[in-house]
Amino acid sequence: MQSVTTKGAPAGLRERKKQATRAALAEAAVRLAAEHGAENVTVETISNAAGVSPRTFFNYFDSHDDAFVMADPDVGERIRCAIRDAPAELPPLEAVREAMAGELADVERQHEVWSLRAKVLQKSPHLLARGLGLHMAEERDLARTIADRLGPRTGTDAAEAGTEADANAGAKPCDDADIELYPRLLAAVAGTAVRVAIEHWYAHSPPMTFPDIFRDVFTHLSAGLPQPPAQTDGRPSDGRSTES
Amino acid sequence: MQSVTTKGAPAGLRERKKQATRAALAEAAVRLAAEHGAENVTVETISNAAGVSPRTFFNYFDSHDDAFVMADPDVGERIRCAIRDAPAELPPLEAVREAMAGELADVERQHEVWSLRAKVLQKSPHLLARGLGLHMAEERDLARTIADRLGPRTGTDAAEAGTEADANAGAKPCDDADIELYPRLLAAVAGTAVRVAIEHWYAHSPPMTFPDIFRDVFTHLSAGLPQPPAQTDGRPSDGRSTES
DNA sequence: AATAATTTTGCAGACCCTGCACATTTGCAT
DNA sequence: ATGCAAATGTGCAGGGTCTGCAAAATTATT
Repeated sequence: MQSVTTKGAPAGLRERKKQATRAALAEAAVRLAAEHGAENVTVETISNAAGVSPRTFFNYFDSHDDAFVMADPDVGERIRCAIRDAPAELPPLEAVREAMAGELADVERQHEVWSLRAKVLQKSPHLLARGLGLHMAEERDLARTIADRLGPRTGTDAAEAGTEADANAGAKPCDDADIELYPRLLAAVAGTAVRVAIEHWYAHSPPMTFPDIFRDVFTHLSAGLPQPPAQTDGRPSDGRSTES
Repeated sequence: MQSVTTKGAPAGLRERKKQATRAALAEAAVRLAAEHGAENVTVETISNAAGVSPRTFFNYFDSHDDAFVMADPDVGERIRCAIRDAPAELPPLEAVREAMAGELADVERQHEVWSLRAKVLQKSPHLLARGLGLHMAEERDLARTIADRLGPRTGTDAAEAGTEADANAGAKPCDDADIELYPRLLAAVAGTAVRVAIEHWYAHSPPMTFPDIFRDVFTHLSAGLPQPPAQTDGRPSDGRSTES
């Protein structure tokens, strides 16, 4: 019922059914969890609601929890692509901010589903951890993209053959270690900022809009996290503390 | 705060045995995982190595994974306490930085165990997510502490002299929503910065020391994450790399 | 239409995790 | 020192998660 987005590629009928099954499982999981609690929704229930076998569930998700935090697996790739396409003069933090803003616009569009998802995650920090974990997997690639953007690294850069997407533990896990501190920090902090913005948005959804919060968060970052200007009050209180 | 014998409380013999069992389980889990991989170490194996029953394992850890990421449950409380005790004139970011630095000093002391733990987590991102999740539970309390420090919250200010370590889910989850954006962001970003610093430390352990990396990370933050000054050498000039 | 490739499914099995009852240990008062 | 109350350790039963394996069903190709 919900055509997420019109994928330009027609793709075989088979591919479309796979995506449909995946979406059905994910949506069933979120809706059931929003009502009965994530811990009380078994794989069998989700699969039944989605009209597939319980065994099929594990063909799409590696674990029970992944069904609730699943996000578009291509979102990370799109963000990295946007960062690469950004004009080279743009400061790193702004480039990352704009790239993420482009994706978050889609979140506003699917407001209802994400609202349910947020409610589920708030009630189960356990799942939130899972989501963070998936997010962190992207963080490395994002850091590498930022590093490449800042300047070609000396020596070890095997980013010629782009078809290499295997994340297995090979003989040398050292390439990731070569990423410098700043790209890593920028990627991690930007991701964290987005998370905080989303959480704050759902906490103050009626009065505030997401773009405003998103802008505030990155304003704080680029300002170096100084004392806040007291957004509601007009004056910048310098710390009038009544704390005993 | 560097006295290892901070546990002045004699505590009953019973309490000590509990801590011993907990430590034995955690250490056995880490050492076994470092050798055979975390996924191939069953609860039975861990319990057997620790000399207790498999059933007892779940009296100490809520899940199989928790045994690998277990941290001192009081570390968060100590950090918050340090933030409260910090001089009121100190900028928020510096107060948080100093509070965390005090705890991280202990990590350096238990270098060997943490090294094993880091190795295990690197090979199993699945577990890293778990650790992040536990960290995030603390993030909320940290945000509240920062908010209280910045200015007295209107009305609901509970747990001021809370020496009781209650980390249970209370009846009302609405208070957390009242925390303003800046404290949340500061808590989240600071935690992320520490994580990045630790990861970077283990990636470049021989040439760089943790205090240096720790300082670099927070220098980046307080500078607003500008373009890095190309610090290829070990020493980052100083904190005055901000653009004039 | 026949064949090949892919997906779905059922089944067996190991493991995770929990509630319950009982044995053991610890702390304390008598 | 002895007995009692509280806390902890242990075994068992049972449901839930997750993984191979092989057969059935569906889709794509010849």
